[in-house]
Amino acid sequence: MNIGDVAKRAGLPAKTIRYYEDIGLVKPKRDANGYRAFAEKDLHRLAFLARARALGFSIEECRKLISLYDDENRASADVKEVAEGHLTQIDAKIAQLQEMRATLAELVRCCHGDDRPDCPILADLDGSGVQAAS
Amino acid sequence: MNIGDVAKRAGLPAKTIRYYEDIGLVKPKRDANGYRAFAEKDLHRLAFLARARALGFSIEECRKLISLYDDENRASADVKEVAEGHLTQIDAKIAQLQEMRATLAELVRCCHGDDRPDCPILADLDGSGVQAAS
DNA sequence: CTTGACCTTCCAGCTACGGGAACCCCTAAG
DNA sequence: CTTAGGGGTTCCCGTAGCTGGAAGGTCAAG
Repeated sequence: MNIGDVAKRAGLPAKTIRYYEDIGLVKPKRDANGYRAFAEKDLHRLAFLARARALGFSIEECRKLISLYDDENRASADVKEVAEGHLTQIDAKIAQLQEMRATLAELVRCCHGDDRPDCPILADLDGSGVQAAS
Repeated sequence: MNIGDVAKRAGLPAKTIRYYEDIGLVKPKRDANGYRAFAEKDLHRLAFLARARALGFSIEECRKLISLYDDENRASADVKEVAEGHLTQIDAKIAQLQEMRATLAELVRCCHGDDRPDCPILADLDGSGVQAAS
C-alpha cells in the first residue's frame, strides 16, 4: 500500500503519517523507488493511533499505548493507568472550561449589546486583578 | 515601574510581558538605561490582558478587546459579539471533551486493570476505524 | 570592589502537525 | 515519443503562546 491508500483507510492525512514515521511511531518498509510500502500491520497501527489521538491522548501517551499494544506480556493495569491519567486531565480541562464558561456567560448576559460604549464585559476585564504595590 | 513589579502586580511572567510588547499589545516607555518604564495605564492594560487570557480569549481576540477598550466610541454590541463568539467556541470544546470523556470512562470501567494482558481499552483502539480497501 | 539581583536582546524549543517548493515516478492518451 | 496528470519524496517554514537559556549591561548593598 502507498501512503495515499493508508491515509484514506486509517483516516489520517498523509502528512501526519509521514510525521508519525519521523517520530518513530510507525516504521513502514520502502519500495525500490523510495515509496513507503505499508503492510496491513502498519495500517492497524495507524488506525490505532488515529483513534487514540481522537480520544485526546497526547503523542507521548500514544507512544506508551503503542508499546503496550506491542507487548504480549503487558499488564492491563498499565494500560488502565495511562487511560485514567488521561481521564483525569480531561476532567480538569472540562472543569476549567466550565468555569470560564460560567463567568463569560454571566458577563454576556449583563451586556446590553447596543451601540452605547458602556459595557460590563470590559468593566470586568479592566477592574479585576491588579495587585496593589506593596 | 520595572518589569518585575508589573509582572507581580499584573500576575504575568516578565517573559510574557516582553512578548506582549513584541506583538504590540502594550507599548511601555523606556528609561535612559534601556529598562522598560511601565506607567499605571500599562499595568491596567496588562491586568486586562491577563484576565482576558484567563477567560480563554486568544491573543487576536485580546487584541480586538483591547482596541474596543481603547475606543471611547465603541458599541457594547461589538464587545458582546467577541464574547459570544468565544463562548460558542468554549461550548464546542466542552462538548468535544465530554464526548471523549464518556468513551474513555466506559473503556476504563471495562478494564480489569490487573496483570493480565487482556485489555478492552487496547481492543477498542485496535479494532475500530480501519476502512476496508475499496 | 564585588556580589547578587535585576534588566536587556536574541535564539532555540515546545505540540502536532499543515503549506508549499522542488523534484521524482508511473500510467494513460494522443 | 511526448506529454499531462496524479501519485510519491525530502526539506524547510509557519502556526500559538509562550518558556528556557545564553551573553551581557545596570544598580544597590556590604
